[in-house]
Amino acid sequence: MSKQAAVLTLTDLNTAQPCCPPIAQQRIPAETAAMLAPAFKALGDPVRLRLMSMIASAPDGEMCVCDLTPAFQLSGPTISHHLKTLREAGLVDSDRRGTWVYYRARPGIMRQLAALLTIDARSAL
Amino acid sequence: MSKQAAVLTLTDLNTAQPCCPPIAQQRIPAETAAMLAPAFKALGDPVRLRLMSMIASAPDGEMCVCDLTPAFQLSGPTISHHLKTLREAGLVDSDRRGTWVYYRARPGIMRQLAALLTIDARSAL
DNA sequence: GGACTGTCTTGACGTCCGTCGAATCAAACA
DNA sequence: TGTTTGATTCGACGGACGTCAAGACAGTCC
Repeated sequence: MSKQAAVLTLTDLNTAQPCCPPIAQQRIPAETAAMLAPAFKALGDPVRLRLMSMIASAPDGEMCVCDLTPAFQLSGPTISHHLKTLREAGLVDSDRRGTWVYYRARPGIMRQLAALLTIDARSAL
Repeated sequence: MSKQAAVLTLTDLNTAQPCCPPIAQQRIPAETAAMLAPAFKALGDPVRLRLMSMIASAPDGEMCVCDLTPAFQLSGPTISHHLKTLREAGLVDSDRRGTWVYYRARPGIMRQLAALLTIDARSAL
């Protein structure tokens, strides 16, 4: 299926402007849902959520795999697999420098997701 | 259920105050990650994301399953299954009134998740 | 070049997930 | 009471996911 108007991927969304109105404000179209769901899915695993938090909260904005791995009781390949998932979901970027590989967050994407979940103040609790 | 330091579930989080600082501000503890990941996981399916959006954006705050189902090319049981997943993730509440079952969003939870993904303005793009 | 260290890929295994049809439950109505 | 309509549960199937051990690859240092 060659699709012109090609399917947008999350990687295209690392911008400052929100791509879409909050889901509580207007029904999300099927195509948009298909584009955004993988990002939430990637965050839907405790290990990846912690990885994402460690990377995003790193003082200098990036973290070495060698510092990430020891924080979990999991094998190296497993951590690497989770990082790949986060990368393919567009949530992080990786960057090899010498022996080590560094990961950094893509704040634009996180902002997109946060904006999507935003709710008006008027809807009480 | 008597909750000593019991494992918190998302259902306990439908409050106005954020439960935790943004993940980009401070490392999320393993227990917190385990508590929050299921909510992201539930949003990690295109069908459920659309269901959530339809429910959350409904003018009167709730939607009948009978109006939800025809919007998808999926069987009734499948939609019911997805709604159950959203319910168990603490994202929606259901409520039977006569013949029909209505679902409504739990805005407190959505706010928690949005707050979690918030990023400082200073982190450029 | 050769050995070593750190990371990723591959292949495999068991489990979980999305989907459906059939059966069941709940409420309304004849 | 029996029937009808709406929603959920059950059982099953194929595919995707999380994990690991083993191997491959990239850089560094001797």
